[in-house]
Amino acid sequence: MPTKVAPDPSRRSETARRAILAAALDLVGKVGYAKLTIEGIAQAAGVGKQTIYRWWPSKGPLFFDAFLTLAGDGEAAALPDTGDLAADLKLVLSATVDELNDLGFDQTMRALHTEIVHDPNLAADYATRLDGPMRELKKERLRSAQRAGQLAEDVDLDVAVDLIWGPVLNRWLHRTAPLTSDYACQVVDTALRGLQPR
Amino acid sequence: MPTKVAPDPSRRSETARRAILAAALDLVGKVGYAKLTIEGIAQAAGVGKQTIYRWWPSKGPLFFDAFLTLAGDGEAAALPDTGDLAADLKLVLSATVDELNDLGFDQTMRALHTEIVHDPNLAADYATRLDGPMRELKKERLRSAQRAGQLAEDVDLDVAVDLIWGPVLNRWLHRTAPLTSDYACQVVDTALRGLQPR
Amino acid sequence: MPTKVAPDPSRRSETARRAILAAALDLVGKVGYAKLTIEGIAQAAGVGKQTIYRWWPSKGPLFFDAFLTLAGDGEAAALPDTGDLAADLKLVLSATVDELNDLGFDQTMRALHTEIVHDPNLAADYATRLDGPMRELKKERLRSAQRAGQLAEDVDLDVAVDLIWGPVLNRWLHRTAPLTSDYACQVVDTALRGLQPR
Amino acid sequence: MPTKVAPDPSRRSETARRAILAAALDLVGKVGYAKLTIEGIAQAAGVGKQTIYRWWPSKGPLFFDAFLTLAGDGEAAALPDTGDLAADLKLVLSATVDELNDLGFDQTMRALHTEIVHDPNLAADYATRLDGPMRELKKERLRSAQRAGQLAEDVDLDVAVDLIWGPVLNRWLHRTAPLTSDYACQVVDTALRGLQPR
DNA sequence: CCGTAAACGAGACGGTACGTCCAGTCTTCTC
DNA sequence: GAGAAGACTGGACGTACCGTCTCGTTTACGG
Repeated sequence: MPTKVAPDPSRRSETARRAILAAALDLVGKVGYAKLTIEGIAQAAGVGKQTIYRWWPSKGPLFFDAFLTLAGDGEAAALPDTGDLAADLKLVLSATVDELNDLGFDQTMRALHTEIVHDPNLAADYATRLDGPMRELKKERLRSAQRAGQLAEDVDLDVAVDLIWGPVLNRWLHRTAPLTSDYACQVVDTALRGLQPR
Repeated sequence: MPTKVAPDPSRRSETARRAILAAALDLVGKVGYAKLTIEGIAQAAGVGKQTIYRWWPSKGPLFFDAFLTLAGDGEAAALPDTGDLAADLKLVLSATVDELNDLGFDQTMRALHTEIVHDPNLAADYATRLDGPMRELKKERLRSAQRAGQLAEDVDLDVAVDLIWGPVLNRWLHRTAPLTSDYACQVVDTALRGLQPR
Repeated sequence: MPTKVAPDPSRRSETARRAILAAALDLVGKVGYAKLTIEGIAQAAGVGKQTIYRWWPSKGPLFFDAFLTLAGDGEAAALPDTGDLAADLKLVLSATVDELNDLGFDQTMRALHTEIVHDPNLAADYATRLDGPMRELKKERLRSAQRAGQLAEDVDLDVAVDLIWGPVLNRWLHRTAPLTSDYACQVVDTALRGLQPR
Repeated sequence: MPTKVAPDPSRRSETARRAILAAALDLVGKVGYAKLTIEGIAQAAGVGKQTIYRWWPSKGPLFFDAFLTLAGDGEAAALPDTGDLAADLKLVLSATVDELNDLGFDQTMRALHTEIVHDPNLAADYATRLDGPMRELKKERLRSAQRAGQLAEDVDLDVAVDLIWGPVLNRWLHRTAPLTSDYACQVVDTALRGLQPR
């Protein structure tokens, strides 16, 4: 006996859907995630609140959806492969650092991160839709490096990816110290070379 | 012309302070951080709301304070140093993994993490009061390893710490995959050896 | 340039119409007039909301229509005429009192009354379709009494009707005191005899 | 185990209370009772909605309270007593007719009436606070008439009051016909003389 | 030892947003 | 083309907390 009947997606208004997602993303940039409200989104999108509640359970998944739909599409660019693994990684990681230092992007990404951290469902969704594909590209570049003899054969590529990108993400999140390209390069070098003496 | 006079800390009721901090920490475990409210804390602590607002600006710093005061005391234990760096790191990191897999601790830590991520002031406070001392202990162990010839002399110890602890924290936060001791050990081995072939 | 074209009554579905009226009357008895909603009626009648809005402007007239159509038909019974005016009036008025004391009927009648009070159009409709015919029957009985010499020749029959039925209606509406047959009889006696000493 | 604790009336803000009552009465005159909303009242009174809900359960009792408090005070004037009962009653009833024909007052009174009709608690309250005292004044005038030999000794005064005022109220409510002073006079004459021939 | 000033508990206040319900309109698909 | 179904904008509902603001009531210090 379901109390709440699921709405029929085939009748869904695409206009309203896009207006809502766009308004959500727009407002996060303007007022920040903490002050983002369903009411505000509805108003900005010219939509009744019920239309939001009909399709999303709450602010988190809505924002998440907005991000993935509007910001996440067409992310399929492969990592550069010049033959020099260290240089390529430094380039990519520096670009990431620059993005994260952009104030608008920073705010949006922190909001996204928080939702992921608190909602396992969103985390799974994120893993499938964004992190998974990105990680595959990263691993592809590392596999290429293995073929070129620049990466040990027996390294677990997931661990390798974590080793390179993890520290940067953490420094960004916790603001332990300023997040710079230099730091990114240091991480790459250290990860590649290892901590032990050689 | 200050409209708001600062309260006199010397007259502060220690009873009320501890009751508030205890109630805050207790409630986070019970209802989760999202449903933690000042009103709820006040009621649970048997305290007027004003008494909370007099001493803390908002929920975040209050919870942060509660965590540091009640959970963070007596953290001063040095890392084990058996002479085998890899083994010691694996031991410590596995213990961390176990803690993070504890449901109550997990929830509290995620709340703490979120506050840090969103409030630079708290991030600074956290760096000073918790992360700083811990990091110093970690670096101390690494310095010892350098003296023992188990760690390259020219490695930046901050980067080293990030390389070892960062991946574990990230996997915990994003739930990319189950967080296990095995993973922790893999990270330690890979970080020490480096990604390049030797 | 009328935006809204009137629907063609000849194509109207009699099935839907009756289902709607029946559902409306049924629901009033179940949930009360205040909680009666167009949406609820549509659902109970197995009818689209638009079908209701096509034929009725709002809840009030719809309910009014429902009442007149389903409860008001066949009201054409003349008042008893045994030759004893007082006895006949007491009989009729006591019956009315009993009806009004019936809980279901009471609720429905109060709803009807409220609509009439607030909407002059409905009041006119009511006067034409229900109150008018009823009043005519009452006056007919009074005219008969005049012919029998039981009622003064120069009495305005409308005023007479008001004098007899008005007090009962008011006591019912305002619940000044319990509505009983005794009261009805007292009203009849007093109205017939007059307030002045004789 | 009461879920909802009663608020402490001694801490109640008299300012807010009066602002709310005034706003309610004011808005009824402006937008009508049907479009009177708690939200509107709160806004007009410069008050939080909770402050309304803290002290009144819903729109009905609030409006009722507003009417009694602001319009009902100082109603203690006795009915005129010139010695001529019929004349005095006609005067009073004509004044009532005039009031009821005033558009603003009409709307407010209909709203009040509806609330009384639908809520027995309000009916009781009304009987105690407004109708009771008024009725007592009316009966006092009638008693005086009895002493003067203008009213039969054995007439039930409550019934007498109903006989005189009831018809006017009904005609006003149902708009059976225009409500005029003439009608009021007719009612008085007929009630006094009685319907029977003399 | 007592007056007094600050912190305290309690909780009412003006607000904001919540999530729900329903009004009345619009759209789509069926009979 | 009327009707069923139901998604849409809009707006009020009643609730939960926010952060501010009195209230009396302790509490502890200085005269």
